[in-house]
Amino acid sequence: MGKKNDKQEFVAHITPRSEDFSQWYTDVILKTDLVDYAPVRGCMVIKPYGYALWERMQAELDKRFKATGHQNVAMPMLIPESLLLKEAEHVEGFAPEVAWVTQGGNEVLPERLAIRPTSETLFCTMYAKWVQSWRDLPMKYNQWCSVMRWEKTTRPFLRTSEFWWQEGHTIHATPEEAQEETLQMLEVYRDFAENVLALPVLTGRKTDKEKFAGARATYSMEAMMQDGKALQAGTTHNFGTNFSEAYGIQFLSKEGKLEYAHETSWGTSTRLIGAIVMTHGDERGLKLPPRVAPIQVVILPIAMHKEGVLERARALKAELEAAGLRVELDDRDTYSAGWKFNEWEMKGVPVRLELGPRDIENGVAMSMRRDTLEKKPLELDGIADTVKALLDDIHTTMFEQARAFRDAHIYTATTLEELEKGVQNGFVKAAWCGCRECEDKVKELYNASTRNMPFDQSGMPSDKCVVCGKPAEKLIYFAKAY
RNA sequence: CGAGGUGUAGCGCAGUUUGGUAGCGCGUUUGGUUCGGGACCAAAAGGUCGCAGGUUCAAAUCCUGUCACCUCGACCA
Repeated sequence: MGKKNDKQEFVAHITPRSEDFSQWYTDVILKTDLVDYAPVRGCMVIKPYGYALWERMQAELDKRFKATGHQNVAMPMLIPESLLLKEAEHVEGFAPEVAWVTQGGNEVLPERLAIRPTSETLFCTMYAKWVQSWRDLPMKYNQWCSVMRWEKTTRPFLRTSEFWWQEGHTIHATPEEAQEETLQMLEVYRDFAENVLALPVLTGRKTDKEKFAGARATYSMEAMMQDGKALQAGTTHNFGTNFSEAYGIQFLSKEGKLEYAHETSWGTSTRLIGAIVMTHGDERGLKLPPRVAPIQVVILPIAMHKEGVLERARALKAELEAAGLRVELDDRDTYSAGWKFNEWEMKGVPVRLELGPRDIENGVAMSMRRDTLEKKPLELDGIADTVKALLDDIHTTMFEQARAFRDAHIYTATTLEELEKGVQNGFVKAAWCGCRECEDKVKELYNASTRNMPFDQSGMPSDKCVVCGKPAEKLIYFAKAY
């Protein structure tokens, strides 16, 4: 009693989202134990709760990669400088952010080694060795690893010097097949983002200015954070024969002709964890999508010193686990029920089940869903199925809520003034002439960039470019981006 | 990397202007009472004041450098 201020203090440790979005984000990821800062410039330590989330994401993605015919491999972390230099555009793009190893033991190395910022150069070198004939194609490999980019400004998950990701690299006999692969993997990413992470994304093609260094075409999925800024959540690239020409990946075709292979690559990273936080989180903290939440259901025994409560709670846990759910039984007696409620809400567990003597007597458990905070008693009889359905509903509700937010923050602009206003709060959908100068101008004036050009180009708001007024070529999204 | 701000116990902060024995709340530990929305009582532990130099009889406080975080730019998944 008389501790009202203390009660508020715990929640107040998270800066209100409405007050300072950046600080809210930092508070949430630190206080929910997803991550900590490392004693290395710009690097993060992913803690058990955060890593469990990443493992769930990996499992879901990996399953989809395998289902589309890809195999995992492991490449070295170091790239000899001479190898990195072979594709000019690629080097130019990555050179400013490469970290170098110059010494081994006590000896200075004759050739310095780059710590991989991405592994196109290694994959291409190996593909050149492995591919001889059209019968060897396609080769569709992926690796899970970390890469290092010496970034100027870093933020946990969104941009760190070292980050964990997957990079798929494939080579194909024909341009059609490479293009099909590029679009297929973008679709795999979209499906994963929307149906697993509950993140609505806009897919489309990047402009030449924004495409990957060395790519002929880059496609992306773009998500909107709750401050209206865009987060590039995944990219796929079609390199054509750019890299195979530089690295000599040639094969004998069916017709006996020596041809260059067509290459693609695609990647998603731990940045997606940041996207989950910034898309779904609220004033209480995290809100984790049920399909990747490390803990889907937390059981809180109430008055657990009373006879039979803990036993019944354990049986409930076993029953739910047997049904394939990820369950935590919080039987810590050091904290009050109310304290635990708040902690698990902050950590974003989708469903809480309270089980006390009264519930047991009535044959129910009191449920609370994190997305809407709605409480409802659930019959213990057949509860596993009920909870599964509830988790599915939470997923759908979270996705719909995020999509409604996004759609409400997409503005159509036909003038620069409208564009300026729009990118303060969200994305701007506009007609664009296709020239680099107009992109640069928007960047310079409003610090916003082009995100991508949707595949469905219908519904152009104007036949004139929003920037220069010349005839419009493309429907495109502009936004400030992370 | 440029401009501005912050850094004192695990967390949140006071103390810095005007140099003079390191403080508060929460948390933690131990014992007890509690337990359906952030419990209570009692006792205890915990800090080379981000780090490195310097000035001084004396530095959390003044000076220089450096690191990290936040905001705004330039660069990027």
